[in-house]
Amino acid sequence: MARTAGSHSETTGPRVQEAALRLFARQGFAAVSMRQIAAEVGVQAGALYNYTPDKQSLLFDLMRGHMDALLAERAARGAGGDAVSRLEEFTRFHIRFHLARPDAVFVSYMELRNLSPENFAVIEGLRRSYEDELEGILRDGVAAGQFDVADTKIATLAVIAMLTGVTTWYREAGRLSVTEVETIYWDMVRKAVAA
Amino acid sequence: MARTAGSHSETTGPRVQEAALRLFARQGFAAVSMRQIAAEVGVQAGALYNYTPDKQSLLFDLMRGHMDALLAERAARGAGGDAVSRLEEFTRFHIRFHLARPDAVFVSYMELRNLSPENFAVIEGLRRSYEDELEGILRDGVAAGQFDVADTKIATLAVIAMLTGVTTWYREAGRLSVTEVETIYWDMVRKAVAA
DNA sequence: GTCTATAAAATGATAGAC
DNA sequence: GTCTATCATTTTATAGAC
Repeated sequence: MARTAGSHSETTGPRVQEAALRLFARQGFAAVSMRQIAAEVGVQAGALYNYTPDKQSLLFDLMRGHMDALLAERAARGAGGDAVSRLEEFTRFHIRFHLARPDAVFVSYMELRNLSPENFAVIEGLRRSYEDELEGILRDGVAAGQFDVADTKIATLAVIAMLTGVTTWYREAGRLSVTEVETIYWDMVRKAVAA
Repeated sequence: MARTAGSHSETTGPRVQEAALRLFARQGFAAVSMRQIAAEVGVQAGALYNYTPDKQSLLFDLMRGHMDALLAERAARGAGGDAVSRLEEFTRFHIRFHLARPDAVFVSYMELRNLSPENFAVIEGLRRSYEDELEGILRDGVAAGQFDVADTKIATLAVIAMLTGVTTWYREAGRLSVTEVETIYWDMVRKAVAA
């Protein structure tokens, strides 16, 4: 299929997103210029506006894409089993998912304040619904006498903070595999909420 | 003591730091302009350069001040007692200290990548020495058979991530006092590392 | 779809008057 | 110590040629 010279819409769009994600993660949204993103992609700055109406939308689309992927993967998993096994599955999933996309995690946690108020509300809602799943597991476990936590909401946030923290130190070239890291954190989570 | 009209060096300096801290915490270092800081203080932009050689130094001084205060408070406390009581004291201290200065915590954790390489190395060193105290407590507890963790370094980072996460949700007007929050988190930390 | 060129505004930092 | 004025860049975003 012949194509007009200089036309690369099928590849440039994703490349803009990838370049923006990588640069936002390393330098922060506000510190990255559209020219810098364009240079990374290999086009001129003006060409970026074929793929995003503005810089804010670029950030929002990255964050929404990340949250959508997170929730889609959760929805694809059965919620069967007792609270303990569901908590283990959630813990291992959270670590595996987050370690697989460190740039998206970094941007999603650090750039919330650079979202417009409307965009912030959307991302905040998605984040909340992810937390709600974990809180549901903890609540069920407390009701079943398997867990003992003073406050399920605080325990939810404490567990997520602990698990997400893994992204600040884990390196692929390090001494531990992802599965080993999952096991170490699951051991701490299990004990922290145990009855 | 008479003073030249327009001279306020005794009050302006601290006010520049306070304004910069507040604005950096809310909008991020890169998104805040020197003019914005000046407006918050009530002076013109040029006057800021009587108090800082440049914007980078303003950020570094805020972060170093925060880390120095953190380490100074730790040094002022005795390290006596067994590992369990030392861990409880560390946990309660960490929460209390961090909840008392949310802006400085936010800036210190979010703006590391906006530090020059030399400045980053300094802050990183200070942060490391804070973590080392916690790791020492965990190691002592493991040696005494009071704690059981698979990896003291990972447990250190996991505990700190969990505790620091409190700053993302705690509000002074909320239903829990700082002491109640300390107790809830101490309960989770204690169990997470228990033998 | 990409380019060049440019508009319009904002930025960090400095000079010199007071 | 603060002001006004300004420099030299850089910024986001758009217009129009190809």
